[in-house]
Amino acid sequence: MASRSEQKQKTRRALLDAAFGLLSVERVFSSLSLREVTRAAGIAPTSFYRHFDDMNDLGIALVEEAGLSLRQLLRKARSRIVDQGTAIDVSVDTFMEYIISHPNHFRLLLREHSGNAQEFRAAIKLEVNYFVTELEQDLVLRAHPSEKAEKELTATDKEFTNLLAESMVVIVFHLGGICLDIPKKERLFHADRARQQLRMLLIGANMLKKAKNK
Amino acid sequence: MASRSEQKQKTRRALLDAAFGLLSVERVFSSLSLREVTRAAGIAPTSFYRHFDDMNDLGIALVEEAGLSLRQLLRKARSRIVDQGTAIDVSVDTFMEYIISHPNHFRLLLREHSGNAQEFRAAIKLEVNYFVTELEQDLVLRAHPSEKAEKELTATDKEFTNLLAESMVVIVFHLGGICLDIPKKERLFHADRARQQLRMLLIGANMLKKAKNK
DNA sequence: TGTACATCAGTGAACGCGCGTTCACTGATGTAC
DNA sequence: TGTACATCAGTGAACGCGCGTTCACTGATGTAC
Repeated sequence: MASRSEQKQKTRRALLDAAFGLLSVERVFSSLSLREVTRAAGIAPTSFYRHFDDMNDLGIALVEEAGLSLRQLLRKARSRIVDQGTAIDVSVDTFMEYIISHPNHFRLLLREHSGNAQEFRAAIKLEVNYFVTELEQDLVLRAHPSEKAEKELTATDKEFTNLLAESMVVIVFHLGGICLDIPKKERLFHADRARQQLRMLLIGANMLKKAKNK
Repeated sequence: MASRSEQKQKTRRALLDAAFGLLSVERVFSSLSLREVTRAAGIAPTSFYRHFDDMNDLGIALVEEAGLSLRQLLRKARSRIVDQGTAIDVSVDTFMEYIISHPNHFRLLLREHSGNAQEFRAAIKLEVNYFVTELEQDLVLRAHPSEKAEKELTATDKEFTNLLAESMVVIVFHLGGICLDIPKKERLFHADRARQQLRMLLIGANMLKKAKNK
């Protein structure tokens, strides 16, 4: 029944899923072999080339998919945030959801900064950067709710917001890295610690911003 | 001339150095082969087993050495810090030195949280933890210079110091990760950003501490 | 609707390669007397 | 100091294995008329 292109998409999906499935704390993407992935996907090794040039090409597709799933979850979180200054709690909760529902998507974004081709690494940096940029926008909206106010931001404001967003993402990704490999119970403990660290950053950034703007 | 054990130590050293030398942004430890390391060390593959059980065993030795070199540099930094509230500047400068002088030592501590045996990962966690603990001690000394005062620290103080130290290390390691793979010029820019982020954390932590201690 | 031909996802055999590990060895260094 | 023996770091041949990639193929799906 399935048309030729539908079937091809299915097989491609099987390859992507197989690769994600093979990742773990002990298996990094660059350690996966082409034959291993095709075996897990239930096709012949030679069929791999009908879908991807090589493992690096597959890797980039995985990174894009992982980044997309993170951005989608993020969009949901943004809508929940509008409420109030609950930004930190909502963000951390959302992120924890992501880690639990897509552990291997997150693994890929967090743990492949080395050991792969430069194109692959660039793809990861890009995805993480999207994350920083969106958080930056959230922070601006939160601090200056009216639309007009955005134009009045000083260069200092923008710089501090960027520094804040970047460091928050670093803390949150670190939280993710810890939580990937520990039992559920301990996750809440670490999430709570991260929340406090994010508060430190937020308060400190506001203090420095005020001081600089005189 | 060289005694048998001296010669053995030399060869062992050659293996360790060869392994460190093979690491790069594109080559992660788990991607190195035993034969490759012995080739770089100038010995026969079979000689490897006179020194290490397997590659994992070698990896653990590398982690210990990398951790040691970091701790030694840290000790120097501690002595320089006593001066004044220059703690952040001194720490960041020291760390930048470390990254430039031992890039592959740092690579190993930063980038091998996945893809290796659990024993290997535990060794890395241990080394990074030493780093957090020592920073914690610095922070306590800085905030409470007299020796007696240390005993008067509240549980809240200790908790905040720990949270602060951990997040500072995360920021600094992130800085290191960025600087490993970029030209010298850009390093200063990122080091400066990290310094500001560390100030945010320090100020925020102090604010929260005061508020909690009433 | 039916026929003849084109497309192309998936295949199985085959290749040469580098790998980790074993084994029995060599020969210089170390030790006992 | 000299001799006989023990130790042991380093070796080269050999093994079986999984790898990435090529090639000519098959046969179902798609297309033109």
